[in-house]
Amino acid sequence: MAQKPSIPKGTRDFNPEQVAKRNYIFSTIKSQFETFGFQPIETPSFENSDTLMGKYGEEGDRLIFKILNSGDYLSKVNDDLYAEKNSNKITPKISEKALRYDLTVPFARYVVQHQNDIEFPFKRYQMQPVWRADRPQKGRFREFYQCDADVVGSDSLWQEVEFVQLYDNVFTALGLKDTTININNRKILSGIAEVIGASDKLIDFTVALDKLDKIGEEKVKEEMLSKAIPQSGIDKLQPLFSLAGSFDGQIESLKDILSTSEEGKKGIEELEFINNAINTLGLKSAKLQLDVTLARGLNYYTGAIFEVSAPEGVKMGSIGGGGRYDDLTGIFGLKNVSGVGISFGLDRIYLVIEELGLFPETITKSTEVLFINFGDNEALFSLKAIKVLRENGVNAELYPDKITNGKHMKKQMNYANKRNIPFVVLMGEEEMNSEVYTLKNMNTGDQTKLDLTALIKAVK
RNA sequence: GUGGUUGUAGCUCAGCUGGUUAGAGCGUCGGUUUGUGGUACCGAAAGUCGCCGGUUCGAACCCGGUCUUCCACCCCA
Repeated sequence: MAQKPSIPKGTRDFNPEQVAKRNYIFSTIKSQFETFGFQPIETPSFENSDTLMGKYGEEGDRLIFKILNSGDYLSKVNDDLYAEKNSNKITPKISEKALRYDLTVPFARYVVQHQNDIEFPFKRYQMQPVWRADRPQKGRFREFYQCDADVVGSDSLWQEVEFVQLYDNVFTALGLKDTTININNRKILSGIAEVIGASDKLIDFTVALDKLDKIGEEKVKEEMLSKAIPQSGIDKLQPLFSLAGSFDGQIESLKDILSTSEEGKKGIEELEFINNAINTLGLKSAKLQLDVTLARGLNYYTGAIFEVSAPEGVKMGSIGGGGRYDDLTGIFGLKNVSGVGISFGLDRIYLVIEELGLFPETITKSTEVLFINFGDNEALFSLKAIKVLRENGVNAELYPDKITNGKHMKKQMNYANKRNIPFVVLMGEEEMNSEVYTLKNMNTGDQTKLDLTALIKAVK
């Protein structure tokens, strides 16, 4: 055999069974999106580099796949720049396009570009692959699908409430019980930073706080100290570390801590609004939990922050996330348009459902009836019956190669067996002459001779 | 981007401190069975030991590089 072919790091092939399972997740999410009134759009796989660069922070820029210009791109780089060997400076000269890194920024671009044709508030959903030059791990790929739903052009908190319900509906429909929807608010994080005198170090502060679950209270304090957050401020955080329990209980503690911060108080108000509404409306199977350490996507979120973690016992990063961004389109020149949205990580959801064994068995439906091919005369006769079966909505097929010298019957039966085809029809010379079909049930091994009408009935 | 880990037949994996022709199970193909699959028995095919280079009389095994896998950071879905 020649050199075995391979695919790039972090990419995957999907076999028929995997595609069926993925489609099951896609269609479940899609139908929930549509139930909530979202409309689909699609955007190109790649965008102009300046649309994407700088939107995800320094870290994000590093992870964007850049596409080389066509033609003799190096000849257009001037000698001084080339001699400098600085990748960051040369990259913009030789690459003017890049693969989409998420669906939110291209959506913002779409909204700005088509603002005159869009009826606001605009509720769109989008399910497309995105690419990141990340180092792969479990549940972490370089090509993966995001399923996003966003609303732009409304700053109503009812949207946040609806998104919590949407999360709940999707995960309930997928059979993932007891997921936890963690919620926080950027204004609360800003408020806390303000109270402890670290407003200018908001990012360092939240990044450290976010690690509380992982590295513990002491390490978090150490990290904050090392980022030049004053000890006096860290001391004020003490009540925060002991925040636990109910949503309402945490809110009460936060009211104490944030009593001097206008922004913080606004954040508390928003959280209370959402929580009260959800309490009244109820959730099917998910749980809404306040998590003050939740600090994701700080580059553009301004209000609510969502993250859905995998069910207890499954080792997996978040399977969904989202939040409110007051001015996402501002970077493309359209001011004062508020947006809020959530995202589902299809590939991770797949892994979780697989690990928990929650895929329904019925989703990999394929051929229901296989006709054994005895020879050309019989094949033609069989195809007439197959045509009628198909018209009646039965998935039927003829084994393409005929039996020669009486051999290969076994091969055809085996084929049906391996593909889990439940019925086989034997249509040989004998049957053809008497116009009956021998139907074999592959599970029981029973055989019956039937006419076409009875055959259709039997396999339906 | 940092540190570690992994790669042997289609698949899952053995292979001792370097020593003849690299093994097993499953799968595949053929036969027992020329109109009957799953079970059983018999037999066969299938490997550049990820790739490139080095050390050695001799390398799947040791060394370097590279790609890939998984993991911890970073970050994230």
